Amino acid sequence: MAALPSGTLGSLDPTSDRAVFRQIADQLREAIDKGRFAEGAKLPSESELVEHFGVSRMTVRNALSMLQSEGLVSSEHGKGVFVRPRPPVRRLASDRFARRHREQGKSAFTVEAEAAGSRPEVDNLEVKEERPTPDISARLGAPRRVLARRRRYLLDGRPVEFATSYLPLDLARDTPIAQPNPGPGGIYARLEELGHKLDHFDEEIRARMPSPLEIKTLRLASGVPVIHLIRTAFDTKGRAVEVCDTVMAADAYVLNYHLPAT
Amino acid sequence: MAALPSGTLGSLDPTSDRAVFRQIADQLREAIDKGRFAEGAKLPSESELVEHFGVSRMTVRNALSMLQSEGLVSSEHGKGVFVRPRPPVRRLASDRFARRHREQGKSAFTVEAEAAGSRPEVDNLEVKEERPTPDISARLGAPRRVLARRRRYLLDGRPVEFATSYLPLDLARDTPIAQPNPGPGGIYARLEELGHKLDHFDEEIRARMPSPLEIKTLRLASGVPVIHLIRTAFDTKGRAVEVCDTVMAADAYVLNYHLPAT
DNA sequence: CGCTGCAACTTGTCTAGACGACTAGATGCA
DNA sequence: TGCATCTAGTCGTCTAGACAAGTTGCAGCG
Repeated sequence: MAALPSGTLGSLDPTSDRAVFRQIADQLREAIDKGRFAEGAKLPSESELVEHFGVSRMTVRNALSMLQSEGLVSSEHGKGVFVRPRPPVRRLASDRFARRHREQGKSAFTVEAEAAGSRPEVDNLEVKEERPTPDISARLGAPRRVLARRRRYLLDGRPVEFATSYLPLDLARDTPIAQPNPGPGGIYARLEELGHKLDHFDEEIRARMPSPLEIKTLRLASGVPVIHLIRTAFDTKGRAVEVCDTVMAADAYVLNYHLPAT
Repeated sequence: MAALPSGTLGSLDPTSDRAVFRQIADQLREAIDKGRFAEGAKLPSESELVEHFGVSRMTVRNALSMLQSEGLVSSEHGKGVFVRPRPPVRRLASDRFARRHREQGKSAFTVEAEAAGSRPEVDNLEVKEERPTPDISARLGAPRRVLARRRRYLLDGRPVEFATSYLPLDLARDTPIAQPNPGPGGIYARLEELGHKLDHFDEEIRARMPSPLEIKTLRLASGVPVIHLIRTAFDTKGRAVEVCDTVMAADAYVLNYHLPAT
């Protein structure tokens, strides 16, 4: 067990009211913020911290688990605790559904990812008919049944988002939309071909901690929230023709919106 | 120490690979999801869980701290662990900066909160001149100095958001914008009076776990992320006239955006 | 009646130790 | 050389206990 490089971490203040494990977390947090531990760098091991601060192992682990739920570090069994690197983020522009982006044969996700130098993948493709949940039903104007299209998106092998599109079944049945691959330009291009000229989208954004299923599906580290986006597409007659429910790893996304000042 | 109501929680599977504290967390999570513990209800105490599952207290605490960092429950010293109630959310519409909302004498936040039946407050008002950070500087076209306006917003006594507006100093100095209260319609109304007719806003949205300062300022429970919104306002000449950096308690907000299909 | 203070119960913090499981590098054998 | 094995180091899980500190309700006192 190597000694800690001197000067990296200070010592505890026994007169402080602040709990010992919080003081240790504070010191590690400050060291990370100031760059004394770089992104991806290994923190001192638990036993080194135990020796340095003269506390028991559970106290050190308590401090580390604080940093972990803050998203600052992540631990790897058998290896150590590491400063969590910031993954490259995907920027979503508010014009990403503009018609001009629908010309290509590939999906918007694929085009954009390749332009950014990443390797895109789409998996978990599932297309099926369902009874809508009350929420989806209300957004779509209470259809009895809907077509649900589910998929997961990955960048360079890392899952970043999964999404389900819901369409009223009377609108989508026996059309290319019900096929696994709906063809160039995606389902929005198909909807317009079917006479549903798109007028506008409403997006609803929340952020929260992920459910266990979401942690598994997106392989999320602890301390990473998700962005939950629900988009409803309306045609020029004012009918809601699609609802897309998307859950994104928050550390992989920045959303951009352009608002006219009217 | 009262016995646990029978049937609320099951027992452990000793043959399972899943760690004991995870099994306990799973059972509590399921019970909460299924409504067997209502919002705001008290969970069984640690000693009751210790007795029920026949494990040590640290194992129970480990399970509870999982649920806490998921945002499902929050503990109160001396009282117990409670299912976290969902606070009322504030919806932000994408037209919230439209000129028509600027007519009133009160701020948009105040008007909207009172319409929703809440008691709004604004505090921590601070207006000062500063040297901009590199990021703010780049967004504002590299001014040497900026005017910073900081404030915190509360609903019914609960802090929900704090924000800082940055304006190039040459534009804001010796104007009502540099006053603590900039007058009816806020700084956007003043900017237009000064000849900077607003053209559009760009908003950039991220979600992440809060820093210790943000936890303190917004009095955040653990397991609650923040939404970080950076808005830049542009005038009709294409100049960035304001950058507003906002941090919101994610459990108090839903953001709504309206996107034309162009 | 009102108030104080105690008792019981709650979560918060910390200790000292044990064993398990995973990783990575060194060792030694074929 | 190539591979299997060993070993030291790491984090993961769990125990049994101690004392601190906040909350609540009640008994008893003035």
